[in-house]
Amino acid sequence: MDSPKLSKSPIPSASAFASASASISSSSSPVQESPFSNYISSLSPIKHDKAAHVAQGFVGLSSPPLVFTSPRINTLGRPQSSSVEISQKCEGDKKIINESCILERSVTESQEGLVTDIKNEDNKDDVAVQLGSSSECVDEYLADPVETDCAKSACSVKLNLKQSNNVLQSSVDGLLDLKNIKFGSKNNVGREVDAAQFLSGQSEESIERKLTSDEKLLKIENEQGSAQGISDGFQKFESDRFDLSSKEKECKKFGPQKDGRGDGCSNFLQQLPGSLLGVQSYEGFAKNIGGDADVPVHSMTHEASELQRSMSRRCLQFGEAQPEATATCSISTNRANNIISSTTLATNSETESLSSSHLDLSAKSRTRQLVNLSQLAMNMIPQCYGNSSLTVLKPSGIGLHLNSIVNATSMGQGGTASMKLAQAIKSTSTTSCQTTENIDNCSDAFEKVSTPQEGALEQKVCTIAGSASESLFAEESAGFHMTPNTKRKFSSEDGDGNDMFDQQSPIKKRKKLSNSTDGDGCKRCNCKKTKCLKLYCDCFAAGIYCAEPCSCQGCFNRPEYEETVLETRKQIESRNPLAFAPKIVQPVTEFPLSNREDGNRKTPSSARHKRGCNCKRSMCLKKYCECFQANVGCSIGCRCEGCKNVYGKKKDYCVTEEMVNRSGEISESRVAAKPKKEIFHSELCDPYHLTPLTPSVQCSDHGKNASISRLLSRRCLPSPESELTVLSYAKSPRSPRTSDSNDILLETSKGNLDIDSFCEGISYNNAVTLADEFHHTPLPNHPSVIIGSSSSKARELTSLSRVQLDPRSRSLTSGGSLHWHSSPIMPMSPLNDNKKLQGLDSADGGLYDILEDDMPEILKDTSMPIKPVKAGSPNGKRVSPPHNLHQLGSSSSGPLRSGRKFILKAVPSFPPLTPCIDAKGSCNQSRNNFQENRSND
DNA sequence: GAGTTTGAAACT
DNA sequence: CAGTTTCAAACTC
Repeated sequence: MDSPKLSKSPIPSASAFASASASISSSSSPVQESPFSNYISSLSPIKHDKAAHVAQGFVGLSSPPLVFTSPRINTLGRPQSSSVEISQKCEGDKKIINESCILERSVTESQEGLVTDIKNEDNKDDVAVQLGSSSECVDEYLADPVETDCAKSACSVKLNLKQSNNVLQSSVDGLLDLKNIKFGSKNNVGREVDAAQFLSGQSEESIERKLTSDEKLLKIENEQGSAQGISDGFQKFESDRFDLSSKEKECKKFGPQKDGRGDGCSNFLQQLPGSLLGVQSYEGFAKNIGGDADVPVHSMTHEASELQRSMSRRCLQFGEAQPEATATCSISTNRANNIISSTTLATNSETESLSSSHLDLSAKSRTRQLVNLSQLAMNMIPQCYGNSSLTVLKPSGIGLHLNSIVNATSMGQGGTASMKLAQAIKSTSTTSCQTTENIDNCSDAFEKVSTPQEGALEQKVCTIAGSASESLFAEESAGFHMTPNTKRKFSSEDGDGNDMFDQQSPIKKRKKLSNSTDGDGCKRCNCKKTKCLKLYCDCFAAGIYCAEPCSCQGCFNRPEYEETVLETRKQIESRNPLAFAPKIVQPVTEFPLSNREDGNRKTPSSARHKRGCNCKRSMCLKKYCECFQANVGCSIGCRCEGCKNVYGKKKDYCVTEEMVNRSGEISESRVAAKPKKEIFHSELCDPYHLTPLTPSVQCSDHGKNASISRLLSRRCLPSPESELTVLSYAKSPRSPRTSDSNDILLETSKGNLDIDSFCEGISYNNAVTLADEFHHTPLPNHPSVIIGSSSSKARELTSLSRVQLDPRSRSLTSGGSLHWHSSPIMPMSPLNDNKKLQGLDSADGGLYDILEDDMPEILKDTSMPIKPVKAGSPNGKRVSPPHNLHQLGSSSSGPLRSGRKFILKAVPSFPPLTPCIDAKGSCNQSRNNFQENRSND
């Protein structure tokens, strides 16, 4: 808020996308190299690498100044290329290592004040991981905690492998340095020496062994992280496995040697299946570390998780504070740590339940990425006002304001635009509005992406978040760079920015725009009475400041009036938490083709307007219709009359839904049958839609293109910060509704959270994760799960972030692990302690889809009490009570299932430390199912 | 460019 | 919650 320009500048969704894309692009190259990325890629046709990169990129990106400064995770300006650099450096330069050490130090220092030992340890992990990371800029590092994590995971894997093979003395040195830094404070004098002795990549581990019991927990986490990396390596690189095996051997050696605890390690290894050995070995180390072989790893993990939870809380708090100190590296670092911790937390939980399955590991890395993505999304979005935790990631991708859409369309097509935006953002810390404008202007310089033609728009929208980033990715990786001209424009305009537009005559501006949209498609307002402080104003509604092109009068939607804007925004959000959420959501239309008879039914794009239109006379054939304007088809959520939407008629949509339901894919035919009101909950469901104020959001990307959305989805994840977790999930194959809101509004019922609810929540998370990882489904499209539904409840959502803290969170995480990877971030289940998660089935039914498809059957079986709790939709009108998720027919999406199997494999290694939910057997059952599946595999 | 139409947002 | 009013964009001329 107070923060510097960046914070002030509103971030147009488009700009956000651009930034995201830029970040992504920057990071892309490195990620690809990482084993993690490889792993991901192996999993799905979609290149996760990019996703991972994206995430990193997000982290790294300096968040464009949002109109609504919110505590962004990424607020700090960072070198966008950091992620890439990091990845590259991971490859092994000593210099890099040393630098990373330095960075770590700086980070550590910065964190010291804020973070507890645990945090330090986290940092350690990060640091260790990041040994390979480029140190180029501490700021960068700090700026993108998530990236760091990602890089870390990737780097760590690589490093470990390399080191294990023959030790890179240099790497060892780097490790030592890191260790020194880390442990120096702890008085571990001899550790360094020992660490040096451990030349193999395990040096870190050995060091950890020395750590005190307190450190053990942290170490465990680290080990887990390493284990994850290892697991990733396994999955991704068989060759790497080889290295890992050697590494494991080393572990065995070390274990006994150092602490005499080696027994545990060796035993561990022996017991474990080959592929898992690596991971387990690490765990064994953890056990050994304390010298307490007896200490159950899980117990430690629990503690660690708790610590992490505390961390996460801290993080949230930081996040809140952050807005103010956005610029400070320390803060960013803290956030990063927090994020990391959150991820680790999840990881820990997962480890407990599943004992670090490879998938879990991947999930972890993914989680980080997701976090990054979420952060990115947040950046893109207008941001939450004060609470980072609450801030909802608005997935720039799928959930789009109409303005955003417009922008997106232009951007999406080429990715060039997105790049432009991103670069523009990079180049300038100017306000988002400026950025937007720049983008617009830039568009001229660039080859203008084809104007969004109706058909194309949808895809564009979808692509906005994801595709843009990816395209940027590719382009950047390819060496694509903005043209100097473009850069000039950006920079220059950035400089001028706000003032310009203020003084510009509206007429001139208007001329410029001809439409309300700039050439690029950025909308500009022409408000006269509302001061651009109401949702009538497209700029305001989009969370961006009015800019030059605007011809508004008496505009207060400017950086100068940031406070006013924020206050107004808050007020509006208080009325409707989703008021600022993107209007267009892309449903994850992942359903299996087989299910997809309806493929056509929907508009060219599966995207839908979250609330739907209410057209009476325009027949949805004019821009009066928001659906039409967004180039999306009408859906059940629409109350239009005489719909003739060329993108998809509501009727058709409904019919399709019904067909799908009848086909049995959807056990409940609620979609079509439902009263409109119920259907409309879509808004709530939209991940993107969550306003910053709103409880959280997560974000998923709504990509209009499934593929795109998939990509996006990865990128967008529930940010740890966001209290409300919106689960983005790929639309289950079964739900035909992909449309509007795939979002699921989870509303916690005031009653107790049933295990089922937890499971569901987990399942959602998992589903999302799965979708991302396996299906690559457009998370973007996923319906986001919003825990707090109604505005009144939105506040409750704030508590979501605490889910992790919530004792239940563990169960959730464990459950998640069982089911899939619960994203560490996912606060969902935790929603209010007492509340049950209710899946609102949005018109999209995305939630259902997710549940059905992604959810383990167990979860499905669990009957969720669908509490008719109405998620208050911002509109109030459209929120429908959640439907029973369990009822959804389980249509398995192939990919998802595969994902499940994957996870299952991981599970067996450890006894479930914490049953998901003791109360109900559903979780356990699900676990059993997983195990079975695994055994089958 | 002015005026009309339209539907969302805001208000009651 | 429904109905009405206000508003600004979209549209027409």
